[in-house]
Amino acid sequence: MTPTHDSPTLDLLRQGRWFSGLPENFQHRLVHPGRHVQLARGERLFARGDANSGLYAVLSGAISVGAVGPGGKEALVAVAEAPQWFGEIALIDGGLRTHNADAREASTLLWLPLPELHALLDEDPRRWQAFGQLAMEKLRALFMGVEELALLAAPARVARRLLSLATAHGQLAEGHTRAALQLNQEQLGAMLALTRQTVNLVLKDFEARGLLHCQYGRIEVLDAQALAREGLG
Amino acid sequence: MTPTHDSPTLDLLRQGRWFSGLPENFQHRLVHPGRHVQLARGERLFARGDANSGLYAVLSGAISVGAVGPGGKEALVAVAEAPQWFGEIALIDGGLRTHNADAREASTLLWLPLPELHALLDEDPRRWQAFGQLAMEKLRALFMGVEELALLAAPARVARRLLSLATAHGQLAEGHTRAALQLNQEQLGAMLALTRQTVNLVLKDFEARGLLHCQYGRIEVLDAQALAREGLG
DNA sequence: GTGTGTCTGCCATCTGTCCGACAGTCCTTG
DNA sequence: CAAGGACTGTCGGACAGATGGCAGACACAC
Repeated sequence: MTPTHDSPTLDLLRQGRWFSGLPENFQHRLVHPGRHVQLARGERLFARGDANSGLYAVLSGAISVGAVGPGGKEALVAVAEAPQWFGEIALIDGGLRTHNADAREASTLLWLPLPELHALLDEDPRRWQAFGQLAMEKLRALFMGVEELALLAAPARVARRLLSLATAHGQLAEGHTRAALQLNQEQLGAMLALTRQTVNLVLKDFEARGLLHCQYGRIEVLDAQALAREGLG
Repeated sequence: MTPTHDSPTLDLLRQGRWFSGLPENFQHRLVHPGRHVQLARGERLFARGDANSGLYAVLSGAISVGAVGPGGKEALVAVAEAPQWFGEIALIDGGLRTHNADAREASTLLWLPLPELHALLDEDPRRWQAFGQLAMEKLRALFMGVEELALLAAPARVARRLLSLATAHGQLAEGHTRAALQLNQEQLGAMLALTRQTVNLVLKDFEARGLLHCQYGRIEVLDAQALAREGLG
């Protein structure tokens, strides 16, 4: 078994912190039985309340994870991109899907159906811990998000979230960051409980001060350090 | 092994949904090596960033779980009362404490130190799933909390949170609810990212309409159904 | 008792964010 | 390359909720 380039999928997924920390043999056992799923732009993978269908990893494209609350306002929990995994919550507790998962653009996913997962887990139940750790990454990120939402003013919230997105909530393996974030102001607002207008105001201010560069549906972080300073107050 | 009244601690903990769903033998193995910890009012059990010390269950009293953000504002994540467990996040991912845990009043805890937990887990690694499920209860509750925070106005937030607290976020076994919530308006505000004044305003309105009854440091839910209706919009 | 700290109830004022609207720019698709 | 859709930039009015302040009620220790 050659350690590198045994498969482009493995190489891609190893850029993620969680996956790269798994035993090599487990990595293979996850990827091998996985099936590729193609989604068109706007297509829905699953909805809140759906039965658990298994675990997914994003191989290309972007999946937005969110829900609409009463009143039609939309809350966007996360945008999952290249090496991120999702869907483990329902796996662990056997419950229903917590959120809607929609393809923001044409996307390819690696899908591990439930039977395959349970086979893996029955074979070595210590693997439950690994899935627990995946969920804990989300839980910790969510705790930070709640706190930001509760205690910080709009500019600090925007600054922190942008940095968070650039590092995929610390879920990328060391060294990997995204320079340009593929999202529009409306979606950023939906993550932060702000309106598009407010986001725009903050973004323009940051841009005027050279912290970032706004493009059409795209935000480029120029000065991460200064942005981090904005996120303090 | 007599099924009931083998110990008052077991009986108490079985009122919690998570614990009551565990295999009987696992229940005993959790409670037996547990040590009792006494905390005085205001005493701190652990702080954010502390190393993992193990898992706790509240036997009496109340532990407030929260953190202070930049600017000195305080965010209260939860108040853990009688049969609730906490501290599993650090157990699962081996990381540091996410929050401060302080005794709101004189409290007794059941403490499972890390070595005992790992012994249990090594013995039967399928038990990892159980701890994962405990964490998923929190994760799901947190998702709901974020959404409420993001999409709902103050009165609806207050209504929902009160109901949530009355059922301990669904973490109590079926049938158990708390009629009277032991918290003041400031703390309720800290959970909802509202000021005490706003909470007071909402509470007075609800009280005038007979939905609840405010007392000193105590809120009694009178009409849970009507409160649920308030939480919709 | 009395005293002290905590909690509630309520007020006037101020401000950050929402809301609706519209023009301008940029992408995409036919 | 034209047309239609999506996204950005910006405005002024409206309002929910924050701020700060204070008097009174309650609880507990002495």
